[in-house]
Amino acid sequence: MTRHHGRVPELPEVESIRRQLAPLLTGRTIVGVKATPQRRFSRLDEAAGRRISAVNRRGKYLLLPLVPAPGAGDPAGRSSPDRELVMHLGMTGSFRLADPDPYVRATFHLLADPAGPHGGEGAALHFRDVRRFGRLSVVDAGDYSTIATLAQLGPEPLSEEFRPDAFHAALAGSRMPVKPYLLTQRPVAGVGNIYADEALWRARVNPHARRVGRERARALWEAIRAVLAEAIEREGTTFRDYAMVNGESGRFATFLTAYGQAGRPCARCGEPLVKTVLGGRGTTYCRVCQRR
DNA sequence: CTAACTACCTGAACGC
DNA sequence: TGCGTTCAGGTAGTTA
Repeated sequence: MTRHHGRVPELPEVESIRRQLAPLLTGRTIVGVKATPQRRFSRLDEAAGRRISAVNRRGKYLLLPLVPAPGAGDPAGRSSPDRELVMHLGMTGSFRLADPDPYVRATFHLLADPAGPHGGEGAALHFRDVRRFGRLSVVDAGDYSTIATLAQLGPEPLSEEFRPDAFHAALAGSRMPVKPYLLTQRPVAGVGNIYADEALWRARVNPHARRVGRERARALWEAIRAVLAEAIEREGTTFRDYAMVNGESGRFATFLTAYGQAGRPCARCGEPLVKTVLGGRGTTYCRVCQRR
């Protein structure tokens, strides 16, 4: 599976993972789950005996609808999902199909796939997570009431549901500084610390701003869409062609203009970017371009 | 209800 | 070299 160069998975990374997992998991039946006891795992046993009917994404969450598999007393099986596997990668979560190591926290054993490339050989999906911030939950299909952030998740940034006027209204209705508010996932889904800094820089919005006017909100709306779309595109394309320098790809280093660039000159005005702590999170921005 | 604060978790980086 | 301390950060739970 994809390595993430030490980056925390945000929407583009999760979408990249979704695209890799979808052809591997869709239609496969989970026969068993083995997981280390963790407070962020719940009801995983209910995934057993169910078939993955899709691999979807909302924000940074992966959503796998689960359909009861035909059993002894249920020969026909049902076609609609009655459960859903909700997965969040946290800080360090990733998936792999082979080579489990001590950091694998959960393994989903899959029924042999007769149509698969290995002629029906059984397989397993391993969830690896060094820091254990990831979350794996089986819920009643469509019922996210136990996952507050998902239940209140804002619109998908690259969908038609994400509208500049509603986004402006959301920003106007919050008394929080704009960056921490973005990180709540409520005004828009999937923006984390990295792309928040990037989008705010692009839109010239100060991360501390508690009031964002219509024009600036519109610019931020556009910047969020642009930076996420560009990141998704890069995840899916030139990945392997870049020389790896100290664990990061060259494309990654050149792509980001704010995050991780503290002390380096702003690409627009040359002023050294500053790093502060806002809402408990490292925040890099330009004091000149991103005036209050 | 909103917003602010803290806990969770562990390897890496840093200081002496 | 080795050990102790600090940092990173998404989310959830608690408190005001």
